[in-house]
Amino acid sequence: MKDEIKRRSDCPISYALEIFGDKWTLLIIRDLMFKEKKTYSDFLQSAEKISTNILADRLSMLECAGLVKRKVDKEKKSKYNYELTDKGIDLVPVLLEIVRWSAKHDKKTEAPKEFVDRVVNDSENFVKEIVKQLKGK
Amino acid sequence: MKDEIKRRSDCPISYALEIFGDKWTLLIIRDLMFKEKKTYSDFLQSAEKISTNILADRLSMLECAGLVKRKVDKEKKSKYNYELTDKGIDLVPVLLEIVRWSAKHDKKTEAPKEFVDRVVNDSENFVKEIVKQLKGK
DNA sequence: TAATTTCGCTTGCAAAATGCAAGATAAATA
DNA sequence: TATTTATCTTGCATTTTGCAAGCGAAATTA
Repeated sequence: MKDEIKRRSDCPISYALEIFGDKWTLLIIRDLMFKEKKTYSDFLQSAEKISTNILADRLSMLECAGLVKRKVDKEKKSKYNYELTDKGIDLVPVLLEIVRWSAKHDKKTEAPKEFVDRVVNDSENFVKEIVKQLKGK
Repeated sequence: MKDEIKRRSDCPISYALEIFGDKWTLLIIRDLMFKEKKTYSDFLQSAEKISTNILADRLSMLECAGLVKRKVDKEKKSKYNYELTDKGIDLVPVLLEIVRWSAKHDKKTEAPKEFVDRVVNDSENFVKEIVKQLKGK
């Protein structure tokens, strides 16, 4: 799975979409960023029910694109832990703005109120806090 | 084309992906937001070369989802102008953060330097300016 | 030590989405 | 009246997705 990501243009929006322009990739990033999930089976258990082949495909693509790193677990050699790289962590502001937008426009959103409040009223510090927590690993 | 958008969960990230989680939708939003494009043929001409059936599909989906409105042109009745609704305009911060991320991580980015500078150093005012300009139509 | 379970995938196949080229329709222009 | 402009639609081949089953290595249980 070493398919080069094809480039349709050098537009920054297009570049981003070539990496995470699909229905699943940002959910994996979300799980790594906010839900403290880190293994293949963690991701499988999320509410949206990604299928195993898509998950494997996206994880290897994300590694290829440099947003995620796969590491062998220290205690169990048969276990892998995925974590965000700095490039992946740099998506924190993007994800937070998406949460802000959806929380505003989706009546049924389950975005936690205190999370949304911080995004709306204290976004700069909130970003820093999350980044700090992610880097301290 | 009145297909209900299916909901996999009530997660805000997932909600957003159900609307713009694909390779094309945000390019149309980009064209409306930053490039002053507004017609079907404008969108067709963008560098990424969307095909006609996909464009028609996404435009009607975006109308359905309430991000875009289609209006008959005042001078030419055979012409339609698409414009962002308030819900669409609320994506400005999301797109700007994506630009910031891609400009940082894509060596070949063509993101204009002065645009990126403002996103990085004066993002709050920059958002307001763009929003104001989009609403003044 | 043998059997079972966990973990991280891969494979096969049907269904859906995409990409490409051609065509259709209605209004505007020459 | 003939041509061009503008916005799509259709048909079809290719690609991607979704679902279920299977597989191999390591870890756990009996």
